[in-house]
Amino acid sequence: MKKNLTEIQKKILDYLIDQIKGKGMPPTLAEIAGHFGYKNRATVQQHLAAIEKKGFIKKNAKLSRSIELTLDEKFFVPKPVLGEVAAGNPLTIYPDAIDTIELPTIARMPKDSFLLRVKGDSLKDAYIFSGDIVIVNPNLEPKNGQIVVAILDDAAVVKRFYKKKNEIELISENPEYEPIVIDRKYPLFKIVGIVIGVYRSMEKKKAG
Amino acid sequence: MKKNLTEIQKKILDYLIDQIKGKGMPPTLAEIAGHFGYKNRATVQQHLAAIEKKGFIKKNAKLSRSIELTLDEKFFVPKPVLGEVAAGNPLTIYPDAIDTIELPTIARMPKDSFLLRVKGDSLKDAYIFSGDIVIVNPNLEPKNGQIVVAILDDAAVVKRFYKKKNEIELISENPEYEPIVIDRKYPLFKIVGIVIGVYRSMEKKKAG
DNA sequence: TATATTACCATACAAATGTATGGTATTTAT
DNA sequence: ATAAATACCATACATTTGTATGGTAATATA
Repeated sequence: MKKNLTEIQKKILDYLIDQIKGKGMPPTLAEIAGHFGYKNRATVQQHLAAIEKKGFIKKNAKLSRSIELTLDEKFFVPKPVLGEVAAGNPLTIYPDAIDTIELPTIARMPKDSFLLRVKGDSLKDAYIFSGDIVIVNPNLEPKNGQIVVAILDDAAVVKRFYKKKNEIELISENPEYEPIVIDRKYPLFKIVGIVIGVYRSMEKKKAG
Repeated sequence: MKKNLTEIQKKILDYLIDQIKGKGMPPTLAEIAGHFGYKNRATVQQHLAAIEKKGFIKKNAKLSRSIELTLDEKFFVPKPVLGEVAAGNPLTIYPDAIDTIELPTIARMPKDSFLLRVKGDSLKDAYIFSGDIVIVNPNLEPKNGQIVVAILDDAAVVKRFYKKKNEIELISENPEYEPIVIDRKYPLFKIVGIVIGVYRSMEKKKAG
């Protein structure tokens, strides 16, 4: 029964998603009104009623901030934001050359650690699969053999890390991908963080 | 400066984490009071002040539901691992916790769910490997194709579940292991719970 | 013993919050 | 042309919410 949202309703829903996923909680009517420059909450109230009627959110009467998303993907923001800088996020990821990962949209993990959702199969031999969520800590020094997230020439990769005398080698677990060798002084290379954990939810559909 | 929480404070923090991660937003003082049976909000108010003073949360004054987790290391919460479960050969579950792991707070731990460490490789084709931690929810009805933990003849197994007319079939993803077929009325068979998530820490050595 | 911490209770209050109602103007469908 | 939906405004009001203050009792700490 989901009708189409109007442009404004879409913007409000986007804002709701952004707040819920980014800030961790839904906004109040007053906060929404403030964000969009409305002079009173009744306007927001009516927009939310319209959005709810169209089936995109659900409101629990009388409770503050009681806006629930009825979207399928509760964990990840559905809109593709690849190539954009997520607000407050230390990581810029570009759409090309990402054989491995997708922009972290859950995260805003406390202090520095963040999450990436893995896309693609280049890590399958490391037992990390498309759809898995990897937990990345940017405050650790990479050791040989660890799996790191790195930015190389404006692209993000997830590879196993090996430090040599003058170079750094990034190795895919999947032999289909060639190892990448980078001079240690190459300016367009930067370690973003180290993968310290993998999490996979089985509650929704699961891959293969 | 982080002191230790008291038992009650710990329970409240757990509840906060549960609500924030599970429900998507922090509870109000009234909701917390309701959950713990307090007759007024001031009690909660004081507990939260204590928890904040000890550095585990942060409150933004005057805003509703403005409880933020500060958890650097609470990004991970210690949870007990209740036993080992063999995916291949049946193996007994230990009565007491055998270990404690740092589970990321993104991992959903619904009420009453618990953790088991997987041993053996019969689930490797389901992308679950020896050493992985599985999150088990005992309060769900198993559906066909889901991975369940079950007790069969006093031993525990992790298998994919299929309900047939008169039998239940437990299938290993790994073809080396034969499917197990059980009569629905067989008394020594019991579903323990459904695997809703998998977590793997990469901080230690990893299994090849 | 004196003092701080913990763990509750009760009451009070301003501000925040959700909701209800009524209004105007524009656009879109019938 | 008429009705319905959209997009705002204003005002009013009962609750909810966070906070402040004061009190009691048990326990831990100095």
